[in-house]
Amino acid sequence: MENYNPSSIEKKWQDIWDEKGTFYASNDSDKEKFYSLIEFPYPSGKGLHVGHPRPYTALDVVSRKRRLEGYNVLYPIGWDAFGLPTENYAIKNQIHPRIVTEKNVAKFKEQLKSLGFSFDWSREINTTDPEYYKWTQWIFLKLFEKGLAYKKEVPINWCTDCKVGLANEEVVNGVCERCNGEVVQKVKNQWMLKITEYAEKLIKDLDLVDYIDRVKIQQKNWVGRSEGMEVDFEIAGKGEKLRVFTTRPDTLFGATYMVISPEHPMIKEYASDINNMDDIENYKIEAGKKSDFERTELNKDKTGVEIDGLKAVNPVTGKEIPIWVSDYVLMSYGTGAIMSVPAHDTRDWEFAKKFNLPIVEVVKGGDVDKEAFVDISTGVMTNSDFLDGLKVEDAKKKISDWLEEKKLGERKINYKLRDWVFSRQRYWGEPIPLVYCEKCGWVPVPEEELPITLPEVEKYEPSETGESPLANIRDWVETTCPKCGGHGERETDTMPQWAGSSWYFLRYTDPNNSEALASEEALKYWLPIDWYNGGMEHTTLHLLYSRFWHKFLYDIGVVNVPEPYQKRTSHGMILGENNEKMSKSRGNVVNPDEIIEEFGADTLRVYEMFIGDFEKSVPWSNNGVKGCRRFLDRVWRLQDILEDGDNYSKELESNMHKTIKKVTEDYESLKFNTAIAALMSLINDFNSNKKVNKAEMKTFLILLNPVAPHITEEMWTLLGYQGMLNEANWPEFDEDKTVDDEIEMAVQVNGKVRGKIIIPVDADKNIANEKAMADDNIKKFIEGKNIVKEIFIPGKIYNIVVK
RNA sequence: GCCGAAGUGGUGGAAUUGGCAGACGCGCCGGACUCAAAAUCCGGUGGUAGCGAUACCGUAUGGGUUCGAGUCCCAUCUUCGGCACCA
Repeated sequence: MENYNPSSIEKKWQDIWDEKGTFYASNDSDKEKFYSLIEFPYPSGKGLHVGHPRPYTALDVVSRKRRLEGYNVLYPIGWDAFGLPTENYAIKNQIHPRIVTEKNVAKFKEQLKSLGFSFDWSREINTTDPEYYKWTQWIFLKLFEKGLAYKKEVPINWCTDCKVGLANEEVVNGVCERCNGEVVQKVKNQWMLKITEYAEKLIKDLDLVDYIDRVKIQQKNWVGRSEGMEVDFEIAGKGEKLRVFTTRPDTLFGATYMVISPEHPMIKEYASDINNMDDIENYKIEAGKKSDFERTELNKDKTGVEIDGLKAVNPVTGKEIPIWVSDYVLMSYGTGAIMSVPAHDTRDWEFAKKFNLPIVEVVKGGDVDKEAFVDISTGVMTNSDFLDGLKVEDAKKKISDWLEEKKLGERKINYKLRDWVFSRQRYWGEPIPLVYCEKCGWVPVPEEELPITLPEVEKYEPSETGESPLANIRDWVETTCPKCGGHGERETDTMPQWAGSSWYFLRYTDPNNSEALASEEALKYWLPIDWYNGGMEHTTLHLLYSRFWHKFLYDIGVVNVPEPYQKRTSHGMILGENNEKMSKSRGNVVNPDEIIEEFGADTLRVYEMFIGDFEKSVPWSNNGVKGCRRFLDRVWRLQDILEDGDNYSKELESNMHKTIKKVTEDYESLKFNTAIAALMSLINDFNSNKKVNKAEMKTFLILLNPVAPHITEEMWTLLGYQGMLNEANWPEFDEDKTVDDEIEMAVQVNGKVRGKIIIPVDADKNIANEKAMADDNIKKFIEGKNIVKEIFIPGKIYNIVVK
């Protein structure tokens, strides 16, 4: 027999699968459907690295297994191709981003094909294809129509040297990444999407889906629901109110000052009453240089300015209290103003200590001279008039009722989640299909005019005024108003990269439809996605954005299920051999092409699945790859010890059933590493018996097929089995045959293992005791002592406690 | 800082979810084959003591709960992901 030679085998089978359309999914099938999804890649210029195939292989394993189990499986692939790196590369090299994208996609495609994934390539999509983004624009129009898109002044990072708006990522240590120029916040009028309108549903409907816990928790915390009160504080002598949001209305008697955000509108409104306007203006400029992240950092030094000339009145104590301006209060959360209760809030406490503001204890239980007392479960109210003596929870209710009755405030639910800034001043994104008309305002482009395609431009750099490069193409910008026919101008901002990826999974169901984003039947048949795997880093943005869009489409009747993804799992990163993140600058990037060249795609696939816990990050190891190749060599050589036999041999029968069970279950629960370990053990058994019969071999090949599809197909053919392996049936196991008649049980004395006994599985304590007492070592530890207690857990442990 | 995870031999990891810690792989050591090497095959491999049976120690650190803790609780340290214009 020839040696195992993956390079010839793998190409051969990839071509056969392609020619036969083996993995094409049908929209019209009697079989039960299974839709498995991986996050479609961003085709970067660097090509695939070994991190990409990890999740792809994992769901390929699941998809292939499902096909063997008789499902109609959709496992699609596409390109999330709008984005910053391509645009920056285009700017630098003066190449059209479309050309760059085409080149990158071709490279990625070739690489993915060489890995033998069972993608349905007939459904390949690309977010930059006008036939695709037509529908991205269409969804935006629907959002606009339903009032979920609106314009708002939002600060952007502005490089004062390049005169360009920058992504957060492009701002490094407060300066521009490219030119080290100063970066300031510049306010722009931008399109926003009201994701906050869906905040409640985005939390609540997590109950409908099967996501790993940490994804659910992180999404919940990101949406950040908190129940509290909005309370009005009168501005002394003005008769007007300053409204705050608080989750601790119970501590109202302890509010000794107020803090407003530097951007709060009341500063402008009362400018003539404020004596230190210069200080406040300067403070605002300084605050503008910081990100929200820097501003709200808990352990940073607190800064602030007291407003000289205005006071507020605590509605319950009637006392006049000062109003401060500080950057730790954000305009984007709550009302942009807070009541400060230094005794019971850590940040307020630090602020009060620094500026010598009064700290009044209103909840007993801690020492507010030393630190803020924030525990709400044990405290009892004090210094709070009619709340005194109540527990915090009761006080909350009482004061909330009281405030509502007196019309001084109202119960309110707040979310940390902020609306989605949807505008980018960039070229390489979907044009926003709106026209501005002096008379009619913002008017949507009629649906039949979609897609609004990207015009050709000479430079891809944003314009010097901060507009997108599209603004310079006057004959594109200038148009007629679809409503009144008068002069109109197109929106020149483009959509963020997130737009195209917020609905791509719908397009896969019917990728060539020109009448709708997908047909009703296709959506109905395939949705929801049965299994979606992706990185944890997408939990709070992509995953939430796409759920939001899907829910919107559900509300307007486009899709028929409220949640897009039934199940969500997550993979860990693959690090370099030095245990650091793979990157060019660290010089630790491993290119999958080289691994395939030297060891074969099947080896790479087995290794990526065997490397470790799928959900954790792991360092790459070239030696580990070699070990997996050795395993496949041993698989190949099984042909040397093959014997006839249509049933499992006596000595291996129980093992075969156990392995089928283990592999079947482990593939489902992402424990590919232990599934492969079980297959390795089985092959070790074959080898120590120096034989394997046909029935055993057949089962083994099917079990291994999802991970190593090429070698198993080849061996299947060489062994003369009917048809192709991908048409075979997944093996079944007999539960009874996975259970041994006799088991070895550890016997402990005082919790330490002192011996082992062999007993029938269903043996009781008496039998165990009898066997245990026959063991010299156990006897030694019991002799001369009293048996206080015996714990016998059938099938697990026998523990004798002595004194 | 805030939110979410993780920490087990020389090394990647396993451990039926509270029941024999170290499956499987890598590396290393020894042996077979070979003139030799590679490949392959066989055996060994957490530490300490002992010829051995075996004993003691051992799952980031310090406490705790339990007959029994890698697993549960409290505190601490370290590493990783996210923090809203990277994807």
